[in-house]
Amino acid sequence: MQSVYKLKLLGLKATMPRLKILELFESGEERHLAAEDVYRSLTITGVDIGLATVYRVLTQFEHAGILQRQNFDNGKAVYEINSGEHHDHILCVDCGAVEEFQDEEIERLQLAAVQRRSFRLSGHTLCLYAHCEKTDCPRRGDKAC
Amino acid sequence: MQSVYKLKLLGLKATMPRLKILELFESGEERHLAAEDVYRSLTITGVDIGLATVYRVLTQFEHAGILQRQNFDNGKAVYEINSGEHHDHILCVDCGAVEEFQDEEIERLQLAAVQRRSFRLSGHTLCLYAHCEKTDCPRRGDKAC
DNA sequence: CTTGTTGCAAATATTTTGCACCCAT
DNA sequence: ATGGGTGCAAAATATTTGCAACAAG
Repeated sequence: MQSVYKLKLLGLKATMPRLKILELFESGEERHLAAEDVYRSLTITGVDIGLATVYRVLTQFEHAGILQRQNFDNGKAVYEINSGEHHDHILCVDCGAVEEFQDEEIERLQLAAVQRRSFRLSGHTLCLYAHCEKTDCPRRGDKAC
Repeated sequence: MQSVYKLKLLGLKATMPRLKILELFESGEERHLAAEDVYRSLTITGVDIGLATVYRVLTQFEHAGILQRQNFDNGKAVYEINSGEHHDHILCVDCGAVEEFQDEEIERLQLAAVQRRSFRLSGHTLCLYAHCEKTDCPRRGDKAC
């Protein structure tokens, strides 16, 4: 479906900033983007947009269910397309690469852990920090870390 | 052991701000404190201390292994005593209460997940968001949320 | 037309840093 | 006495908000 119609179906006016931001995430080039990344990426390609608008649109998209916000330990929030399927993240502490993974068993144990304490689970954040083995990772193969 | 000696053993001068902050965490009244909480708590009890110093001391204590930093999804970092034993957190989304828990099985599955992808695990963050059933929780028993 | 949206600048919130003075060792 | 530690104020960083101009429906 074209981006224009996706927005209209959600009751959002199809404005230029919204279209460009949605297309950026749907292009799939970079799945995890912070507000600043979105702003820079669009500005570079000649799209004139305000940083405040980026923040506003990202928040709207999150509420509309198009995007999901993630808070990794680096101080800035990143957004990714909400595929509907839940997944957690593995983050390389050396190069910042993000990998996604799903683990039914972990999910099940989390639910059990909350229920055992009479809580009702509402959501969760699981981020594994690790060293990756990508060829361009600055500390690849460095067993010392 | 008295706080003064704990600090000296770590090569830290036993200054007033450091002692007061260490004692606050060791009093155990509140396990999870943000910089602002520490500042307010000490100021109220008549301890004259600068907020910048609180931030500096918390960072030093973290590096020294006395404290551990946690980033929940509320934008501010909280610190807790580093007991040596790893644990994860359950956070009530209604009243902010924090509960700690350990789950060997989840830990084991996390390690397996990263190893399966040829990463080397360095650390992780797991925070379960839930509704608690404490008598003073503002939305206790509210099944709608 | 009308209401929601945008860009800009100013405001917030959290944390860090420069610097002159102070104090634990 | 001296080098690290502190308080204050200013800077840095991330995000939000007020407001007048603007544009989608």
